[in-house]
Amino acid sequence: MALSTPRLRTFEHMIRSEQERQRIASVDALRARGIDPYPASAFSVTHHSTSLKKTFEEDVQVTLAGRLMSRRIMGKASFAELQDHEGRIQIYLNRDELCPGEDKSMYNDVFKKFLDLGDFIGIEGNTFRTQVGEPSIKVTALTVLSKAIRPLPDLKTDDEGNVHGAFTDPELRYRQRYVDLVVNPNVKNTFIARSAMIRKIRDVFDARGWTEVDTPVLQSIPGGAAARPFVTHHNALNTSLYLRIANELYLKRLIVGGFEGVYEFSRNFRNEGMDRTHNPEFTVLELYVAYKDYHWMMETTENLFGELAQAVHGKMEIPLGEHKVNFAPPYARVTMRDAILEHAGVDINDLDEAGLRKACENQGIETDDSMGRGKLIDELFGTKCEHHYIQPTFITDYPSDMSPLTKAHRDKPGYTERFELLVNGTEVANAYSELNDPLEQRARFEDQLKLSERGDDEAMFIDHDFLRALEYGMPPTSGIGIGIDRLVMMMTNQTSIQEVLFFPQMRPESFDTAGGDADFSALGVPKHWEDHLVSAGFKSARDVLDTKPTQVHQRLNGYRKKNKLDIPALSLEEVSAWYANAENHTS
RNA sequence: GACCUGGUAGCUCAGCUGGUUAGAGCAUCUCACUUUUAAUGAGAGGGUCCUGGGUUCGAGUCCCAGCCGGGUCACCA
Repeated sequence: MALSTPRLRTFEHMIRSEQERQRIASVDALRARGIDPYPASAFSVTHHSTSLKKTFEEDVQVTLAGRLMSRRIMGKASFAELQDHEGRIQIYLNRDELCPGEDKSMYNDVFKKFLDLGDFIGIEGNTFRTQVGEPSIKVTALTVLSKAIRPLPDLKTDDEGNVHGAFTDPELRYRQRYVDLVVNPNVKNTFIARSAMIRKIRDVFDARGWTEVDTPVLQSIPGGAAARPFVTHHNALNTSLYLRIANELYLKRLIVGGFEGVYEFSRNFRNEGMDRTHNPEFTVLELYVAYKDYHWMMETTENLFGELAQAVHGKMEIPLGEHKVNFAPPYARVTMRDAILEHAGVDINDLDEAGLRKACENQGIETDDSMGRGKLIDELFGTKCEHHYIQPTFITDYPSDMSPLTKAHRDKPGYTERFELLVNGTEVANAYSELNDPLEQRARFEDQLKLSERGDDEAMFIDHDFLRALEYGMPPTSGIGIGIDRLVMMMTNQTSIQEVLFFPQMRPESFDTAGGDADFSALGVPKHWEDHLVSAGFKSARDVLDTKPTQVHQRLNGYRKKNKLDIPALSLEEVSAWYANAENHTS
């Protein structure tokens, strides 16, 4: 329930399809018979569909609730399917068993006429098997729980498992995810897997004594990553705030404060392009553990991913597109230098910035003056190497100027203790031995500032409070960020991020609510005609006045006849009077 | 942001070089039918062909602009 209720608007004038009008008429018909189409009382169930079918025994009394999803009516008996959160089960309705007395209206009218596919019903009955052996429930009592006035996309699955009339349009599926979830059962499974993965991560981390924390989403300095932020404004402080692009710097502050293991499922926001691997808001799991280094973090990560694959699939090797990916640890560890040497034939150790720029150009990579050494290496790796790593692989030891928050490598000057985990050619995790030398961190931020002055609009901001925190001392720490959405994609064999987010970002939909504001009072249109004017295509008084009276007259009476409206026909005089009324009204 | 591609009934989709009243399957409505399962048989209704301009005797179809998707690329995770 929302805390504040927006101004109520009525949409009585909304244009309805024929099927919607029929369903609304059924709502009224139910009420006329004393049946509340939206009853208030709870309905308790004893069973759910799939689990009941799994342990099926005949002649058990059961109560279930769900949506009516298909109906096969054969005179005095019908088969139907009830869908609950587990799946579907067949129900059998026999007129004389549902209505043992004289009154057969529960079957003849309520079930056959006033119920529609998509309605929520509750049933009570006994289990049995049909002649063909289908586990079914013979219904002895039927309760209307909620009437649907919009028809669901109807789809049917035949014996071979082919789906007919599938609801496949991505736009409709993402905008109306509720419909997608009702009619496409696999969609639900993806999100159940997502939930299972997140639960598993919590279990594993909590068992190790790490603390789940919450840190600010609204930040005055968007730190911890290189990305363009969303900006918003706080009225009371009269200051700009940014939606976080990362939570890294806050989690490190908590390590400074004495926590030895903290993690957060961080919803991050980046004001950048959208495509099938990018949504403006996305979830990163960040974990920071004190007294650890990146070698330890690699082991922790491969063990976690193995457990996740096990939790979701019950095995380590899972299908992903045209490949099979094996999440069983240990994973290959390849240094960035070796990766580039292997796939681009260039030894980055031998090259300075100018040499790298030349190497990039030789490989057909466009460069510009704003790109420093780190950026050039990143380009080289991104275009030449990344896509080769299908099986989980740790790419280690990144050059220091592309890793401003990472500790310098213990024995390779110019490199840092950092790794990214690649799966299926895509980065899913990024981890460091965290830089805890406050003076070096300050120097690295200043280097970023120089990059920014060269025109790199992704260079990081300097967060002075974070530097102050480091100056109080941070223990050696290893941290990791895992892209949860991408991880879910990989674990559920999905190729687009929109498939693992319930409500991916879409351009706002515009609703034609002109009818909701229609006001024909100035014309003196009779109340019982107002809705029909809108349905007949007149969305405002202006629409009427812009049309000739004779035409309005004919269109409305035509509409009345077509829809068999139980109201008197309009005379031309009546309609002409509306124009005169409008004139008097304005003058 | 660039390029390619699409928008026709509640859903999935046909609709040719522009030409009578825009079609199909499922869904809906009416009738028949007591163990069906993509139930079946007979009949009926249902459309702002995304929006707005233009060309034309005539536009779902051609042209222009716009709106909303999808794909590829750029940027990024």
